Amino acid sequence: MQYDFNEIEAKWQKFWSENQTFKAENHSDKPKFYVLDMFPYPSGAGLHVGHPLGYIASDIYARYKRHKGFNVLHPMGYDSFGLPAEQYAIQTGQHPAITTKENIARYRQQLDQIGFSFDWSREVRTSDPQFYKWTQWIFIQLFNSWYDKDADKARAIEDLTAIFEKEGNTTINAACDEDVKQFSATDWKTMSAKEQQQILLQYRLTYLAETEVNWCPQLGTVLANDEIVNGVSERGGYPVVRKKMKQWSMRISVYAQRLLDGLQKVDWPQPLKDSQTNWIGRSKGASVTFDVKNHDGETIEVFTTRPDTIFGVSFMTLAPEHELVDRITTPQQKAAVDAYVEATAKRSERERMADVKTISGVFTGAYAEHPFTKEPVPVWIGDYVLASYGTGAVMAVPCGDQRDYDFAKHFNIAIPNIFKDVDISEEAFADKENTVITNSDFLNDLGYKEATTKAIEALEELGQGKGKINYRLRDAVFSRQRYWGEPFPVYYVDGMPQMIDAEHLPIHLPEVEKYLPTETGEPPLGNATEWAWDTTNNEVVSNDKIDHKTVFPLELNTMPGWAGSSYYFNRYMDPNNDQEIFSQDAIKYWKDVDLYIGGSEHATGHLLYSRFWQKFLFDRGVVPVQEFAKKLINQGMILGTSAFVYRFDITGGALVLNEDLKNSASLVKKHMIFVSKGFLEKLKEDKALLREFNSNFKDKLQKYFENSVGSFDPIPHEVHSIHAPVEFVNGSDQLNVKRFKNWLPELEEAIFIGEEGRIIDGENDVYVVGREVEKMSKSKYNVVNPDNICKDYGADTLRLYEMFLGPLEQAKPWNTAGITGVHNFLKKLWKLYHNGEVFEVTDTEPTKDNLKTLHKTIKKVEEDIENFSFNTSVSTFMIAVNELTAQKCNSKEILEPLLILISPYAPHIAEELWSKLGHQESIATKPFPVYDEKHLVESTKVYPISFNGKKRFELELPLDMSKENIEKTVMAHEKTQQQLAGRTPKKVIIVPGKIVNIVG
RNA sequence: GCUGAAGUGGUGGAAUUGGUAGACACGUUGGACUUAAAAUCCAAUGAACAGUAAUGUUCGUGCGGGUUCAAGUCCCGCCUUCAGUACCA
Repeated sequence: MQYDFNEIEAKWQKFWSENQTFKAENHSDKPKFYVLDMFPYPSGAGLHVGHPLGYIASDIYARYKRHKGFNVLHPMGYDSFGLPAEQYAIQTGQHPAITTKENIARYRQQLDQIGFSFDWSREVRTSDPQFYKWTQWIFIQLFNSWYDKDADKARAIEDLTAIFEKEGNTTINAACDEDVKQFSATDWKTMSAKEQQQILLQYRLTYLAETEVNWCPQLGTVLANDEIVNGVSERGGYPVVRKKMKQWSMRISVYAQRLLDGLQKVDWPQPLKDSQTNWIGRSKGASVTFDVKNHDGETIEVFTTRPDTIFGVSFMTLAPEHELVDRITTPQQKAAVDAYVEATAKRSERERMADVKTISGVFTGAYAEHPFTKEPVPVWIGDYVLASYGTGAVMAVPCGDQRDYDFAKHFNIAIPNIFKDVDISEEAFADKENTVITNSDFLNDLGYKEATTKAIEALEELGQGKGKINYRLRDAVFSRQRYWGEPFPVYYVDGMPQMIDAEHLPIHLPEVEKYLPTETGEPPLGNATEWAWDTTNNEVVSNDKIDHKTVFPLELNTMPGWAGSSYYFNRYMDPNNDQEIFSQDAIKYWKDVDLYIGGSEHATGHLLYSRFWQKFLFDRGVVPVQEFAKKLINQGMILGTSAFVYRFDITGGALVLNEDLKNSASLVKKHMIFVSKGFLEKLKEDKALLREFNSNFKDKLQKYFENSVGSFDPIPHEVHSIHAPVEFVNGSDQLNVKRFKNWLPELEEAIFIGEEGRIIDGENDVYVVGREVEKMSKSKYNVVNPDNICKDYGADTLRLYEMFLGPLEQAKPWNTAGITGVHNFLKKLWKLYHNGEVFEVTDTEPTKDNLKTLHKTIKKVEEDIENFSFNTSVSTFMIAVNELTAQKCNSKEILEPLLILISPYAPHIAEELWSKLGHQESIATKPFPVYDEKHLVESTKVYPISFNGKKRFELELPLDMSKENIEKTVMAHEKTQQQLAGRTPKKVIIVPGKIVNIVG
């Protein structure tokens, strides 16, 4: 009987769906286990073979846990708000909701055909109003919360108002904006309602703030840093200005320390933890206040990690954007400073960062006063100081910091040395450990640690500084000038934001005529005509009705992509609840994700924001745990093989791409060769040469040229490269020439000649097709989708093959070359249960060998799954099936448990054979076979007999043989005598059950 | 520059605690079946050398050292590749 995978797979996919085999209940006697994948953005391109890698791994684990008796939650959904659908809408006018729906349907169909055990009754879509209702709800909770630094948690805003009424804000230790003024309880009570709201906004966890953005007036939109080149927009070349815009921000920075601490408690990959740690960027030091001379009351606050070097300060540098620049610049310096500030403003932050080598700056003419020596310290501005980090100002210690050093050298500023016995004539000395301070008054002869402590103490005494911990992590901007995102549940009364009551949610995304910003530069929602809030009837009404008394304008920005993904994992626990975000019963049962699988590219985005929201929701009693995912695994990317076509303009002769050339032409990729027409002709005629060439093209080509042409010199005049839509015939290495020709019409033909190089002979130029491995992307024409593989080999083959490619966490190129191997394995597995056309599994007693194979396999597979080493368990199955086939095993006692072992990996074939064994129920929840050691117990061991660590022969000996007897037997062996050739061994090492090593 | 990961046959990769390096598969070669091809099955396959052969010897896990009876694995010093990040004060 044939292994008809198409029929079998369709049959069981239907069965699972109809019987809701994988539906998870929120109550169970079984222990819970939550296996989660990062949900995909449903792009128009559909799934490619890289997507399912993580899904297959998590599916294997989920299925395994079901066999192990767990109540498994394994859901899937879609992160369906996003830019591509909006871009498509702008181009075509097609509503993003329609495109999104179509894409989701295609994703679903693709996912279904791979046979995942998702509980589809729990599907979520972030763009679904029933879902974003709760995104809006969380936003309201954030708005209605403030952060109590003493309690180290978020609290209700009412608590804060109560405190203000009682004692003003002078005693409170809360996270807030920097420029909050002090007020008493009486002040508070006499404030107008609007004033009070303004103050509260400075404390809320989500708040409106002026944020600098790159605004392009001609395009009417905000641009990201990488959309700007040389101060103008990449598209169109229009000027871009840094503009302050009112935007919603999230006060994530107050969670910096807790986000850092929480990393200790989760089992996440170290690289991922490291990148979050870097991103949060904690540094310990001190803030120091310098008075500005001749400017009463003006001070410059700096953050430094080296307060011990304070006597080494010889100048200060402000970021050009620093607010003090205008006020302290002297008239003489004004022109120069203004010019510098303007020039800097034109450059994007990215450009400034990229250009590290150029040293630039201007003296402001002003002087600050050193807190201890009272000496004047010149104040400069320089673009190496970033406004967005620390206070936007530094105290420059050129002897201890290389950038300060370079700056001082460049502008001829003094470089006082405060390090004992250190030469600073060439470079700064930044080695904290070996620091001994000198020329520093009361810090003399102290090391880094003591000097730091003492300096901070002295600064505190003066009231000019204190110990401080600084974080790189900034508050997150939460507004986007886009259409396809969650609308804010916010309307404005007299310019002040008001939350819509949660009971009126969701606020639906309004319909618009076009998805671009309005002519006046408002976000796309500015185009909506039905976009005003009627506070009488609590509903969205037409903009005409705005009267600023009962009907008010609604917020025009939408939320960013990370909003919905920051809590979706919790919503899966109770996804259809329309009363609450999720019931407390549900969240107390499922609690957190036990295993989360996804890409490492989300390290500092999704995975940081999610942890932030989780901690916030924990503070407010919505969720029971502070970390949402106990264990996380980053699956490696599956890379695509891109075809590049390189065009070489050569003048005669031919040439091999050698090492030198590789280095000289950056576009030329590894192991490529290109040849003249003449040689190509020769190759075509001479099959033997072609074959030889294929086996070792570099050497052969070299030989050919040395013999026939005699020289090797010509240099390409021009090298162009471009991604080409190259197709390979039947997954082989043969180019699909026809398709290729359409793309590059001047090509006459293409032939395959080497493993990594191809020659295409054009009319006048020589083209070479090179291949390179890179990320799969539509624009690179290197996407492989799983549909054809499912069709040609089946889902079980795809699942096994993706696992067999290599370790889960490792990046690996996609290559279908080995797919027949796993497909053959499934065919062999099928055959094992059949005798010719007939299904044949009998009740015969298993042999010792049968049992040994089975139990060896149980042990290995169980260990492998627990270690997420899925590639090695596929090998283990192959070995098991090969062995059982050789043993001619058809004993039910062996073949039945074998199916359970394989079913997480290849569920369709397992279900089919399981039902053929006479079972009515799905294999999905059948208990995992139990490994019994007794079947693996051996009485003998084949010992490797080594001489000086090198194995010379093998000898089978009883395992219970004593060391003495082993030695005797081995020494007596003729081969031992042969090896020793009369010498007496110095030593004989015997590790029973392992090895014998004779040292001679 | 910094941080992290990784370098093993022609290829993807095994070797979980220092104990037979190269499991399993792909590819290649030879053979069987076939009019032929595909499919399938069988055998060989790290490299070099010696031998008709059985077999033997030497070399081999990026490079150079070290520890050990024994090192892909541990230690020291480098090199290369990939990923992330960067004037972070």
